[in-house]
Amino acid sequence: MSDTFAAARMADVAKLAGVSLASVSRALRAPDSVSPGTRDRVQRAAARLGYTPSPIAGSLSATCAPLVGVVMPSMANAFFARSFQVLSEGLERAGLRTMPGFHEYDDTREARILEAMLHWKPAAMVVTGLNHSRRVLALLAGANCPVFEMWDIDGHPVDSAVGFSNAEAGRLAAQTLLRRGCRDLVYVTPPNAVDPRAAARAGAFLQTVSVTDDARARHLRAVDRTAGAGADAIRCLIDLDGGPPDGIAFSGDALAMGALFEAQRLELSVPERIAVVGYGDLEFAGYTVPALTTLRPAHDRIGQELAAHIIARLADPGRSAVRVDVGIDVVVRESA
Amino acid sequence: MSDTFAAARMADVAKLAGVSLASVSRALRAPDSVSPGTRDRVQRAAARLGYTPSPIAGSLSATCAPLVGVVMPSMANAFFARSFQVLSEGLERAGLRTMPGFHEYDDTREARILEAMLHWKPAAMVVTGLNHSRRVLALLAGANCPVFEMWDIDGHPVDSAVGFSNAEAGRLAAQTLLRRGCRDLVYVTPPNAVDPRAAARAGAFLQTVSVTDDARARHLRAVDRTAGAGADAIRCLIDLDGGPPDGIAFSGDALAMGALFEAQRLELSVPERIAVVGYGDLEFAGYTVPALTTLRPAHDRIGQELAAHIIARLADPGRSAVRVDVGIDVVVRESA
DNA sequence: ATGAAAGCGCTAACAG
DNA sequence: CTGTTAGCGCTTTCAT
Repeated sequence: MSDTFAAARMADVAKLAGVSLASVSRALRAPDSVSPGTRDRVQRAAARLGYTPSPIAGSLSATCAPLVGVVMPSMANAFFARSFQVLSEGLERAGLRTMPGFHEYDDTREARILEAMLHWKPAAMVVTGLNHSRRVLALLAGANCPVFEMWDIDGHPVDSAVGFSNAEAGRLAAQTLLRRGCRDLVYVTPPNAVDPRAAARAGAFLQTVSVTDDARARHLRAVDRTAGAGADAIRCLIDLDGGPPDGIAFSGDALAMGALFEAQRLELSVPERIAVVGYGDLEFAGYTVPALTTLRPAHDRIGQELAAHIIARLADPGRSAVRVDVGIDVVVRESA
Repeated sequence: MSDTFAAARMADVAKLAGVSLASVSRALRAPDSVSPGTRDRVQRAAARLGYTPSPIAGSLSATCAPLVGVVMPSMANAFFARSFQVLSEGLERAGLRTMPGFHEYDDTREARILEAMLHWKPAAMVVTGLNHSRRVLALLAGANCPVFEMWDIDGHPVDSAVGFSNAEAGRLAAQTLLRRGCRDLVYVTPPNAVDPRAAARAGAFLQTVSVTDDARARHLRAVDRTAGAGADAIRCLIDLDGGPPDGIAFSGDALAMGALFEAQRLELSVPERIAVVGYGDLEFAGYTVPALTTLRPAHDRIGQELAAHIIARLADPGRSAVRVDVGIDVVVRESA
């Protein structure tokens, strides 16, 4: 159709509507600041020409661009991937595009990405977690836009935070196992550097068990967060000093799944001999044998709430910072 | 540090280097077009001021922005998520940011997203698959930039394509099953609308079996691509007219995993009674019981090759279109 | 409420 | 090879 792609510009709309450039700009971005007549004529003209303002030109003169920067560790984690999509779709409805960057838990990369993004004058920045390097904090402070930290609320946000408490997740895992009578517990995580939030869950787990009479807990570090590492973990645990534990919590469902498979191979019955709790409630969790008991943070809500709060904040910059806890559920199935 | 965030502008560099604006611009973007002396002074001045050009201002005057639009169906698929990250990281090294959009297999949304992105004057566009609506094709044609189609090479690319042959994947699945003696086969996919590429694999699978003597194949549509749907599929297959098949191929590993679990629950031995082939080689595939035999397209390479070819093309716009087949491996484990 | 005009920071002819 | 001069398309004072 009308795809000559010498797209209509504001001047075309102005001419067709018989008003000045300024009026078009106003009629489109602050309809209440022009007379109803002008507004109508401009909107008609714009519609007729299929006019869409150039985000680039707008960004050059305006204080910020219709863009939200999103800094994440990685896309390997299905939750990050999904919540990013949800966020992205939510913002799109408000005409905001999203600009992602990945740092793989490397502070230097995180800072570099952030710096590059700020040159685009984003309307808002979303970063992952509450712990950031000094450099990142400085950049965030200098950034002239609202900052949203996601996936964690245990700590002091720079501005707003949308996530859940990883400490609570650790506590819930411990309670789930303790409640069914387990007394010799292990929490399995990838190395701290690979996932700081998993480390927070481990800390709370160990702490919770430590204040329980006649129960003890150990921390085992898997090589990474894969099913393979989970299988290794089980092998390693069965010949631990003092015998195998009677309850294991994993910092991720993939790890837990690997453990379940390996337990089956070793004919270690779950949950009778060892109870297993996962984390994440990945799609397959309900279908393993035995079905995996796991924790489910409301990850879907992270993207949704973020989008909603970002949009609200941009509409009213005076709005105060928020701290949204999307919560965590314990999904009890068969493994614990 | 120097984070007053009234960032240095080109004029500052020009003054410090004692040259004109234009020379700074040239020295920075085409160092060979200025004298060594100028180049040096400019680069020194730029470094000293920590100058980074404003991508927004640059984009307004230049023909395109340092941005690559990437249109994907979704992030639910771990492959899309990963290859997007790899692509994104690869482009970042060349100073290109990535701008994603998701359409969930909806043509209208795809067109809308594409249109919105084109307003940003991307240096290149990446879209998923080779089949697009007329509207999308028109937009792509009008877009004044190279177009890369990813994840599929069976068909006629608008410009360049980086992916693999889904038909080959279907064929390989069939051959794997036929070769081990299976003769009554089923291919399980989600509904076509959910994944056109899965439909292509199914087609090739059925075709391959149909030209084999004494073998037959049927097509079963699962409700979606989850493990749950895979479990349902197995239940449905065991009381199919003419008895259960002796070989099943799934269009995704999650489906296959669900099937494996359900088979175990039903005490249907795999691969003795039914051989199972997956698709994707998701991380867990090596750890299921029995370990899943599956197909592995070189998805990692898609992002890498894309980034490399996009960068090369932008460096030399005269470069011709490419068609890169990253290939598929059959990963034989225990289930078939 | 509206218009005129001055940029936003850079690129791209065009002269020299 | 370098500098000058126009814009790129929009937002935003500042008058009116």
